[in-house]
Amino acid sequence: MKINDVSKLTGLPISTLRFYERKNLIPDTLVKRDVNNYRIYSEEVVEFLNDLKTLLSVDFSVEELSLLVNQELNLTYEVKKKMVEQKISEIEDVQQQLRKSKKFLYAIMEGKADFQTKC
Amino acid sequence: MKINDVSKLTGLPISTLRFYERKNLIPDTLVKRDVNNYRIYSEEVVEFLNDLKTLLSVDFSVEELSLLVNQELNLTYEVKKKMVEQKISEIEDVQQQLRKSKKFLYAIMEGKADFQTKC
DNA sequence: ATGAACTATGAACCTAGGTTTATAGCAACA
DNA sequence: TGTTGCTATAAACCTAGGTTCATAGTTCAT
Repeated sequence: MKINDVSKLTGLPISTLRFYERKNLIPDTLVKRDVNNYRIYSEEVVEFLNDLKTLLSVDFSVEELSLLVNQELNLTYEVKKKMVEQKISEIEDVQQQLRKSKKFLYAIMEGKADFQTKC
Repeated sequence: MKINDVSKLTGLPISTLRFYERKNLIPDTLVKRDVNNYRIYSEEVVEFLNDLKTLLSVDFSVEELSLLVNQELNLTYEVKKKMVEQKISEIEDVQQQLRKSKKFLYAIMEGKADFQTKC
């Protein structure tokens, strides 16, 4: 698969695919180079990028995720596990915030919050 | 109350308070000027800013929120309500993403996901 | 009444996460 | 064989959300 195919299958712009690679977000096992230097992606990259998208969209930063993905850093499973646990707890904080926000927004709509009157 | 008091009570840096004001995030009713041109905040601003923090932390952008807050725009209640409804539905999308991410992260930790093997 | 601490403003600066541009090497098809 | 299209890289650019800096006026404590 060439970069344009991957872009179409994942919905990620070509520029973003190159950017992610530069940031070490894409394991070497998933992208090689052809003789003409074109990127050749394995089929699995699509699922991988979809997982990546989910994680990046709400919680992980590019840098954090690259720590998990980049093999050259040689982080142990224990270290990675700690990172993941940490991240799960961060996600739970965000979920808490979201519940608060929703409650607040509902209250605004029902005219129960005084946000309206202040605005 | 002066800016330093508000900063301490909300945890927001002074620079951020001035920044939010510049972005029309703080209604005129909550902050006036003294004869020396110092900002004088009403007590209610603390609760207001805490609500703001919650909303900004996870879903609203500064610009979106200023649309809701800025009175000079004179948006009708109907329009604001639409925005809030829209935002609630966006929050629900994010909640969905978060649930997906958490599931994925748990799977990684239990060695069930092949994210590990790819990394 | 003077030095330290607080406040004000505008402008420059910063980071993350990309996107755009300039330039050049392959490819595919009539 | 040329022209249209895909790919490559490095570097410049962009936006959001702040933060820092330079400069200047105010206030408080001693």
